[in-house]
Parts: sequence; C-alpha cells; structure tokens
Amino acid sequence: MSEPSTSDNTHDLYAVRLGKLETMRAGGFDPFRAVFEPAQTSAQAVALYRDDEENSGTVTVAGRLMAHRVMGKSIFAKIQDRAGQIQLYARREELGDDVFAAFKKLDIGDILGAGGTLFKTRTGEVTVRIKEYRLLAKSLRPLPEKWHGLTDSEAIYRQRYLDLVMNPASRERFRTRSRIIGCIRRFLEERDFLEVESPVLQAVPGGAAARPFVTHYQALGKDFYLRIALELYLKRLLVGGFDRVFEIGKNFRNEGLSRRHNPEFTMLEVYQAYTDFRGMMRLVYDMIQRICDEVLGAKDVERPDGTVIHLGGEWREAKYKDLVREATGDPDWFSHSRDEKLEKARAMGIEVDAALEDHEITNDVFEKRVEPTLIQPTFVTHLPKELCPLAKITEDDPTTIDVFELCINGQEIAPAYSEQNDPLVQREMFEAQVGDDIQKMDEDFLTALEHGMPPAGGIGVGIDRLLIMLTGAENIRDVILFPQLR
RNA sequence: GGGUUGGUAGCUCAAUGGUAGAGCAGUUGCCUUUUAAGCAAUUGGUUCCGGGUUCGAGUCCCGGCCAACCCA
Repeated sequence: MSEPSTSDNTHDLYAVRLGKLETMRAGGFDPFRAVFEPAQTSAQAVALYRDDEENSGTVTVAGRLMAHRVMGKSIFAKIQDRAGQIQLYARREELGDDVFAAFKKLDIGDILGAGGTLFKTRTGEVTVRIKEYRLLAKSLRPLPEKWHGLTDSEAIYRQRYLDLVMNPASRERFRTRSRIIGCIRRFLEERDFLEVESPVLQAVPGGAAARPFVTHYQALGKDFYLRIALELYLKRLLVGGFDRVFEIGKNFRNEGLSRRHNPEFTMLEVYQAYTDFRGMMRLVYDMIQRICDEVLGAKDVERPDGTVIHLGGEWREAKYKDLVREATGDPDWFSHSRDEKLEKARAMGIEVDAALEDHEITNDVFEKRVEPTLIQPTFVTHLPKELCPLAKITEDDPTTIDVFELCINGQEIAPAYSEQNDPLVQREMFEAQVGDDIQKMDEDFLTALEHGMPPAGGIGVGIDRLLIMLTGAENIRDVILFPQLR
C-alpha cells in the first residue's frame, strides 16, 4: 500500500476531483460549508413508501454516494448511510439543466443530502425522486472498486474507514461488538453492579503475570507502567464497600502480535462480594445466554471451519488434572518428577523449555494439547495453585485453587476465582511470586486487604476473544477497529 | 524471532528473462425507470525499496520494508 503523500495528490483521479471542487468554489458554492439535516435514514425513508407515490410524502436523506448511473436525461444514484442504502433518481426535466449537470458531475464517494418524493421503479426498488440535493463533502480520492470491494488485508486494517464503507460484513461485525458490550453493561447493571474506572497508569503493574509497557511520568520524574490487569484496584473497591463492581477497559501487555493477541485488548472484570467462583460460573453462563438471546438471536455460533459451538444447555465442567491425564494418556502424570514430565512432554512432540518448573511443563501440555480441543464451552476447574497467587486454596486439596477457566473455541475466554481475602496468605503468595524483587510488591493493595475484604468471586472476560468466538471471526484484528500493526 | 507465500494502474487481478495488460473507477460522446446498467472512444505505471546477474529483469539472485498463514 502506498501511504498518502503529496506526490500522490498529483495523480489524475485526485486532480479531476479537485478541479471539480475548485470550479464549485469559483461559482460561489463551497460544499464543505453547506448545511443539510436529513429527516430520515435510508431505512426509515424506504419504510415510508406507500403503494401510490402521492401518499408517500417527501423525505430527506443524506449519505455517501455509492453508485452513479447516468442514463441520458436521467440519473440513478445510491447513497449509503448508517442504516443502509437508498436509491436516488434525478431527472433533467425536473431539476433544470444546471442542477442536473451538477448532479451529473458528482463522484462516487461524495457525501450529499437529497430531498424528494418516494416511488417504486419498474424493478420494484423504492427510490427518491429528487427535488433538491446538496453536496456536503467532496471526496477527493476514489473508493475501492464496487464489485470486489476492498480485500487487501493491509488496507482493511490501516484504512479501516474504507473497509467500513465497502464491506457490509465488517460494518455488521463492529455493530455486533458494540451491541454485545452494551448488553453486558445492561446485564450487570440490572444485577446492581457498579461500573467504575481504575487507573491505566500505574507505578506497580499487578494482577497478572505479564511484561508491561513502560512510560515516563515527567512531572514525577519516574517510570510508570500501563496496566496489565484491573484486578488489584477493583478489589480495593470491595474493601471500600462497593461490593459489586465491574470495569470494561483496555489492558496492555508487552507481547508479540498474533492471530489471538493484540498488545492492547479489552477486558471485563467483575467482582461480587459474598459469593465465590461458583457464583461466577452462573454469572458468566447467564451473561452469555443473555447475549445469545438479545444480540445474536441464536444459541449456536459457527466457526470459520464450519464447526458449530453450542452455547445453550449445560456446559461441561472438568478438572484440570483430569484433562491433563486424559490428554497425556497417563493416569500417573502428576506422580512423575519434573524431569520425567519434561521427557514425556517432549515425547508428545511439545517443545518445552528445559528451564521450566514442574507446573509450567504441565501447563504447556494443557495449553497445547487440551485448550485447543475445548471447542464447546468448558469450565476447567481445580487449577494448580502455582498458576494464580490471587485465588483461594481448595479446602480439601492444598495443591489446587478454587478457580475456573472458561474455555470456548479452543481458547481461554474467562478465568474466575474465589478471591483470596486472607491478607497473610496473600502476602506469602506475592512473596513467593516476586522472589527478591520486592519493589514489585503492591504494598498498598496488601494494606487494603488488611482492613478486611469481603469474600468474593471475581471474573475476567477477554472481550476480544469472546467476540472472535461470537462473531465467527478468524483473527483478533477482525474484531478490533484499529488493531496494532507493525 | 523462524518458515512459507505474496507486494504490478485509485481498486480487483493478468503478464515463458524479450514492446507492462484487462475489468471496474476516471475522461469524452450516445442513452428518460437503471440494478455490477449498456454502447463507442480514451487517460492513467518509480511493477514495494536498494543492490546484483544479464545484450535485456515485473519475472532470476542478495539485502531491506510491509502483509497473510504456520511455528515459537
């Protein structure tokens, strides 16, 4: 793709359009200063049509010119607005020579408003018979080709506006994204959750194990970090008595780009006091049922490969250890030494870093051999305690924690915990995690816990991954309007 | 980070190492209910960038940039 540049402005298509603009301005009309307020969207206008033209009344619509067919003394055009497209019909006889000639000079891509009466063409399309029109913005660059649209993936992401103009499926996907997030908000607000905002700039980035982005705060003369999770601040609010809170916001992780990873991604985190991870299971289940009913209108979604994910009905629940035993075909997996696990994992064809600890080797097996197979919704429970220092230890099994990871579509969608609220245990877990790097301890968070945090369930939902699943997208870039590119 | 494939007109795509093309868009005609409107004519190129091989490179080789897919 060629970046727009000054030299680019000299190509013919641009020059022709610029010439038309200059001619208009010389004639005393500047489209960029014109005012026009449509009374209807394209869809509303079409709905106003009655079987006889006289009773349909007049409409005014505005949008981007998408088709322009000159047929001698008449012109058919189509404009596109947020609701769709509507056809316009201009006749020289009705508009007069000058206005008709100006309409004839319009280019595809121009933004215009038009008013007139509704009629139906011979082929049955409801159309506005133009009485007046006004150019509201001259498009100086041509749109992509009408039939094939824009298919170049780089242009789709870098010039998302062109993708949105040209590709209805893309428009619809991002509308769905917006509706789903709106639906989630309503769902939580109805259950008396309070939406809050916590800091993006943090002196100690906590709540997850991830490499943060570093930035510099000039006034304080200190490095700060972009948040990697919302957790530690939302729990402070539980201490403060906001015992049902949620936040939908961006997290930032300094990692590579892939089909499933964007360095900034949207997280929903929800904390509810006086419940536990079982309560979060019901919450996320109900939330997704609600999205299915209210936004998708279906309980099944189809993946690009044709597999259907069934979101209705009971969701499977399985213990982490059982899934690993099943995947390895080794009922004694957890009895082996670290070195034996390493050897067996490699024998399974998994590339494992020799420096990994015992539980990390097992987790590699889980991530590579179990997670990708969990296409249908599955609550994976009883994870090893090493995987998360912020959750409560299972009462009858000190090696596991009271958590689940909801896996759908072969990836982790939402982890949830019975949140650790014992400040002494929490301190031990943190110390074990950070080792000598005591600077990374969020002492302020521990102080908050020492004031007493109610028992609570918490869940984090990766909104982008949820949307990949719900919209049947292949790539995280298809559900993020402006994805990170190189 | 590694591997594979790709980058040609505004867009979608062609082009055995031998004159860079088509469709759409644009421009000029014709056309009063068209539907990817049609007919005729016509404009438009740093073939991603930089080297190299060759009489001759869009094509072959090397390096770089960017993208897609796979792997890490």
